[in-house]
Amino acid sequence: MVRNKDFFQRVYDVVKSVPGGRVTTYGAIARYLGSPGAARMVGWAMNQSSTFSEYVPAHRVVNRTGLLTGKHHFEGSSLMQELLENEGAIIRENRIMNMEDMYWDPMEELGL
DNA sequence: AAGCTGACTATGG
DNA sequence: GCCATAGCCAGCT
Repeated sequence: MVRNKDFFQRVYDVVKSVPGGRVTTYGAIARYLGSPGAARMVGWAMNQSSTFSEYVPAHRVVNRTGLLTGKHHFEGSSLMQELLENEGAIIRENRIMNMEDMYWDPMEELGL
């Protein structure tokens, strides 16, 4: 596995590869990067994403249950939910109900 | 340098 | 499906 880039940078690269109308999980990204236990780091990377100049669709990254754990970190109070709903997600109580439909696995889509 | 923290996940009840 | 516990990795204080 190539580790030329920083962990964060690799995370952003994957997140930016997520097509609209699809979502992925922190764990999936971490596993794709070769560190299955670094799911929390992916979240941390998202937190630091604002410090990077490039745009990162962080709203397409949720936890494995489809819960919008990061919505509180967005500017607005419902921005993340609105963005996801706009992409076809059915959200109730900060949780994506049709998450299995939306789910996008970098392992399968980008290849191993 | 040592310990705490967190946008997580897996497992067991 | 929900709650509690433990493991997890890297950055921050």
